[in-house]
Amino acid sequence: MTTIKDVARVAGVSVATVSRVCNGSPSVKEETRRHVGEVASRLSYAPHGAARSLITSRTSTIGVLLPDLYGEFFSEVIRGIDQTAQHHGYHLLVSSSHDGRPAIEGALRSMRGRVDGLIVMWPEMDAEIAVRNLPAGFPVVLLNAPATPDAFDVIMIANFDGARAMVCHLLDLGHTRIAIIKGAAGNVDAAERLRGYRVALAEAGATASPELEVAGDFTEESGFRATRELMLGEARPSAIFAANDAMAIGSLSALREAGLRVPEDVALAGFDDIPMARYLEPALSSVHVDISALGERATLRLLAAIRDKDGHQPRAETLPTILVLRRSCGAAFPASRPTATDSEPAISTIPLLRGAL
Amino acid sequence: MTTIKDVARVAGVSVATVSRVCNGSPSVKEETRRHVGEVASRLSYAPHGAARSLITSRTSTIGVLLPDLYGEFFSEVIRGIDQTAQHHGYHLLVSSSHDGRPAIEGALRSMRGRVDGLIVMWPEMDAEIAVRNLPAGFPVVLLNAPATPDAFDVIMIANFDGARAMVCHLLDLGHTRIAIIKGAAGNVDAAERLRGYRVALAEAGATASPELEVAGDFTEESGFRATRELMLGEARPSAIFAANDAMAIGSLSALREAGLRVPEDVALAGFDDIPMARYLEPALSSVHVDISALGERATLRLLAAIRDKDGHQPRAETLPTILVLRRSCGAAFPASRPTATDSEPAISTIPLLRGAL
DNA sequence: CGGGAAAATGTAAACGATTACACAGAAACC
DNA sequence: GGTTTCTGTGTAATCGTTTACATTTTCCCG
Repeated sequence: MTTIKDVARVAGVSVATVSRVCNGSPSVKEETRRHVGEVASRLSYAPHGAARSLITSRTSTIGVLLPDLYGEFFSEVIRGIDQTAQHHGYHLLVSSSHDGRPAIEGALRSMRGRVDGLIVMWPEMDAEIAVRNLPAGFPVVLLNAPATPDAFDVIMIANFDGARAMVCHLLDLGHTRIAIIKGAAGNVDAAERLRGYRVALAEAGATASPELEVAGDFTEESGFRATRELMLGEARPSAIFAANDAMAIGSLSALREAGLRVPEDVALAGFDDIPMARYLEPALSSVHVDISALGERATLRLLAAIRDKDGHQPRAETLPTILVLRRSCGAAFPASRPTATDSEPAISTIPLLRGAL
Repeated sequence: MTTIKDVARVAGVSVATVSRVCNGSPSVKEETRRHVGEVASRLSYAPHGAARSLITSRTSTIGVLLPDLYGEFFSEVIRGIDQTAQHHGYHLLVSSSHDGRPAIEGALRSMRGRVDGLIVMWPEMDAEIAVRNLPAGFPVVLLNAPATPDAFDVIMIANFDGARAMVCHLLDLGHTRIAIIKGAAGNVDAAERLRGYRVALAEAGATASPELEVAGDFTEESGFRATRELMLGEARPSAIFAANDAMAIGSLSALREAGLRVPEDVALAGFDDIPMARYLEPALSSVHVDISALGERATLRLLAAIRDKDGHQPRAETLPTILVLRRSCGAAFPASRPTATDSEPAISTIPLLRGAL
């Protein structure tokens, strides 16, 4: 492995000059620059990242801490982060699948000296504590984290608004018995979506009854089980709102198995609007979240914090959601069929989209 | 940011002792160990990664170079890699979306000194050249790369076998005019799948006719366009084999738009068996690839190479595929309906699965 | 109590880069 | 021609660790 010394020796100059050439310092004679450059590429020299960042104390890398990498949600977040980071000359150091605080803290400390900043996604309620004892002033952006009294930058999804809008829509369609399949316990997104559901009901004068709120954990299978449970209950709901699409998919299977038609017998709606939603039969109504935009926003915010380490003011941003109505909720419009041209719904300020998406 | 010196000063010992405590060296008095450990955690000290890897020349990080992060395929690969790496105490440094050789080479050199080894996925035919001028002996595993005369470790998918098996199956069903929607030009996977298609036809005594081989680029939209083109031609195919599932989805839309029923009027099959395939209407027959296993294998291979830097013998591995028959290809079996219990098809040596998956 | 072995700790040289500062030679000025 | 000013280049300190080696402390035994 060739080092800067090798290049210096072969080129017959000092290491300082080689360094200057590599970093495009203006105070190098054109002739020297050419010569050194030649030698460097002949020896296929590449500066040693660790050595460089040790002295410059910049790594051009941002760390990403995720609960998991499974499913379309996380991969989309990563994509959004990566694209933005890439574009600004940053790498991504990814770390996922940690269970519990000690694991998170371990991951956090192992990133010391390897990253310039962190994007942490940890929707568990107690995650923020782990982040607290990071060195003060270390750039961090939280994703979907519990409300943090402006100590950190936070990017959130409009979980509450989205859920409320969807339930309102179901109410408008005339449903009175609307069930919810809840998300994982202790998860912020889940809690907010539940709150949206309850408020929507309350606003309509309906009272939330406990037997209409069944537990789930964001997995397809939990949606399946929850729906079975609901259907065994005495007062069947006429509509089901699943706290995410994966559970809605499970729910759909359970409904089919029970011989119930969607939306004629039971209306169904999800949350997230993963790409698969449009391809289900019937196409799934959902609350669209521009997930990769979530990653992008977080990255931009983090880069800003890295650049302006002192003057940076933490703030909370909320990413709006869009109600996407398809057949499964029973809204009155012709059966939608996916076409190859509508690759992805456009993000806009329009809060409601119907049909072909 | 506290350094090892701070800890040493506060604890009243030398930096060497602190270092020994941190790395669990046996030659430290129990009392000292406790005391230093206490101070360290009180000051919330974490070793500086760059400094450490500069001297130890190990980074506990593996670099991953991908063409893109979009779609279920890549996110699954990453997941497979991450889980395995995580499990062995390694981090992931991800870099994607580079166009052309200069960009790849830039990405490669920028990883010098940051990673212990590389997993490179670059199905373009000329990618291997870029990897060639890495420092000799640097651990690299190639994913889906063009055949490399055992200079590198390579993990491949059984593209040829899978495609041939699928086309054979279509032939068995009685189809004589089978079209293929080809993958991106210059892509190894695409080339191999095409070869499998041609060989299957040849073996059946059928001659491949050029108008049945239409261009595509692995995107949903290209599948849509390609199918339109096919249906406008004079001799319509009775079956379409798309070189990946995304294109099959596009194809399905085009067929619907043309008022053709699948599989009654036209049989359809894809490749990859992405999760969405089972949820299409009709469920899509496909060639299943255990994508995350691909990542896992690559990682294990890389870790082996890292451990045994000198003795390591490069080798090529091929990951088998499984034929998954669902409704879209018209095989005779009852209409499948996804249930919540078959979350993912089990990998087995059984080369053919029918039905409910 | 002295001395040698063993155990525990300290000292200092790496690792590979960047960069403030010193310094040499050339050009510019009076 | 001698000082001054530039322009390039070299010297050496520095970043935060690890670790070979030197040194000190502890312990045991005669």
